[in-house]
Amino acid sequence: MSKLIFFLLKRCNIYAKPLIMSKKLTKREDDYSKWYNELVVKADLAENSGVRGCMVIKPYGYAIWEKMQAELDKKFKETGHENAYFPLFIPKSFLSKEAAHVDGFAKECAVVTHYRLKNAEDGSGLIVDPDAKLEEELIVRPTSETIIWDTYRRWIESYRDLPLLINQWANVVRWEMRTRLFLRTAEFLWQEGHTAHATKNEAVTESELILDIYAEFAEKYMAMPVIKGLKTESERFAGAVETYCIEGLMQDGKALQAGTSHFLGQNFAKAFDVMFTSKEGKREHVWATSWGVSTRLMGALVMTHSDDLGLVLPPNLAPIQVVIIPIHRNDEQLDAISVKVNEIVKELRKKGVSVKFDNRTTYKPGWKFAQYELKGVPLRIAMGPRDLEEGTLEIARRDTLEKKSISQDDVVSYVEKTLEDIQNNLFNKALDYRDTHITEVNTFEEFKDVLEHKAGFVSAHWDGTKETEEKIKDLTKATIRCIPLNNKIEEGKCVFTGGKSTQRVLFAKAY
RNA sequence: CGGGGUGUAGCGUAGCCCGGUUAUCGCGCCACGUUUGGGACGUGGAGGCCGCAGGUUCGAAUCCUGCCACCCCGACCA
Repeated sequence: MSKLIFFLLKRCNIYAKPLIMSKKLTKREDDYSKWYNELVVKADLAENSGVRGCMVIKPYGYAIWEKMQAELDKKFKETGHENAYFPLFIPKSFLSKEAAHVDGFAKECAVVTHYRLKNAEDGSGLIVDPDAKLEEELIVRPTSETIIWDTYRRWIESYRDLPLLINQWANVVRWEMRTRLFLRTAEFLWQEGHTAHATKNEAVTESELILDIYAEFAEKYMAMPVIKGLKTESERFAGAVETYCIEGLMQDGKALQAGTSHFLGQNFAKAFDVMFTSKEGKREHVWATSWGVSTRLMGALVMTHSDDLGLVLPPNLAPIQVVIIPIHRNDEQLDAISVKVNEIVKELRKKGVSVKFDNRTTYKPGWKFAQYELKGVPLRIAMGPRDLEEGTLEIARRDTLEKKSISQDDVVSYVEKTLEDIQNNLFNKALDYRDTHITEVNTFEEFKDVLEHKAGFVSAHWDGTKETEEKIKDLTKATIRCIPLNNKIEEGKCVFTGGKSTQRVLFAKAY
């Protein structure tokens, strides 16, 4: 009987399946990956474009990126770096000058071969003009070391020209086989610093300085705890002598490389013949670093804090820190509320708080509440006729979802204090998750068990060989994320081969 | 590049196996009215080269062939 009814309902298409579909987000525990994709789109951060693997970053998402940029840019400049801009195109021959570098990037380069289109003679439309073939193909930069070092050759003559501390904000293209919004796109935005130094020490110090800047930014602004460490040889940047990194841990227990800073030794100086005359009058190759963070940080931000209701943004990066929503029955009420709200807005702005008064009458309060939760606005104020009478307002935290009625007189100090609280709370929550997800193991059984049932970082001894690293990766999909910088030296046996080891390293499955 | 899948309105979809009136439903959109302290309701309306190109047929969203695009899983990667 019920089968028959269902059949009839189905026939008539009145069975109510997707009713809620458009509103509710997939839950993290149901499908973390799907949750992430939906969230990025629904919160208006970015969307897929008509170009394979390339995204459109929408205004709200771009506003967050701009805040990241502003803060990082400030830190770079405070430490003596200047911005410049180098070409998008790199002659193919440049790329091949540093052997390891080519190996690393050759497989994922977009190549420009022609410079003109024309109408096909058979009228079938636009075609590439075969007569307009480039003498030398151009690579769309996957990173700019080569073009920059080719330039530095002309800029550097003497120790007086050093150090050369340059950063550029740019887009790069890496033809990835599988892409995901922010985490891995064929084109992405980033900054890349490229510095030249007279001594090895100075260059190493530079790499470490930048790593500290990245770590501090991640923790203070993104509220994302990171582990500073060194990459193993096989995970190292193509062409680097040493790669420093910061590694974050996402809510699903997978690690994410959030930034890298490379000590390049003299590899690029030698490949591009960049020499300087020292104080002592000797000709020497310069020492180099390069370092970068990308729009991938946006993905990290989303995956570190957000929940099943939507985005959760740390106040230090939220484009809107406070949203004010009026509740009213008619225009007179809205006018009365607006008068009070505008005073509050003014005072908050004076304190540098970014606040939005959403007085649109085309949406209802409930809809707005849900919307700003989805967008992760840290604080929401609601004010209605009742509040107006009593001199109060309702204020809600996005991180704890806690609602409170406070006096209008206290709003500025409350907002300032609470934004700070939220920033700290988000960091501490993430830190707690991270710290409880670093598991020390001493046998390979434990190793696999933790990866499978708990996830997160696995701290284990390793014999230091590429072969072991490779085998562990094949068997478990976990890679060595880093050798932490502050590691304690401790005798031990490799978790896989039993070989000698002097310190533990961090393994994890990674994005 | 290997394996799997999907293309129907802005989005999510039904119909396809078994070809046949005007292509279904929900969300969203537009208008008007009532509403507004947690995703409103009613009435009316607009919106479709059914991925593209061929073929079969009196007739194709539906069957056949080719192509294209996208998604998921692997290998690669920030």
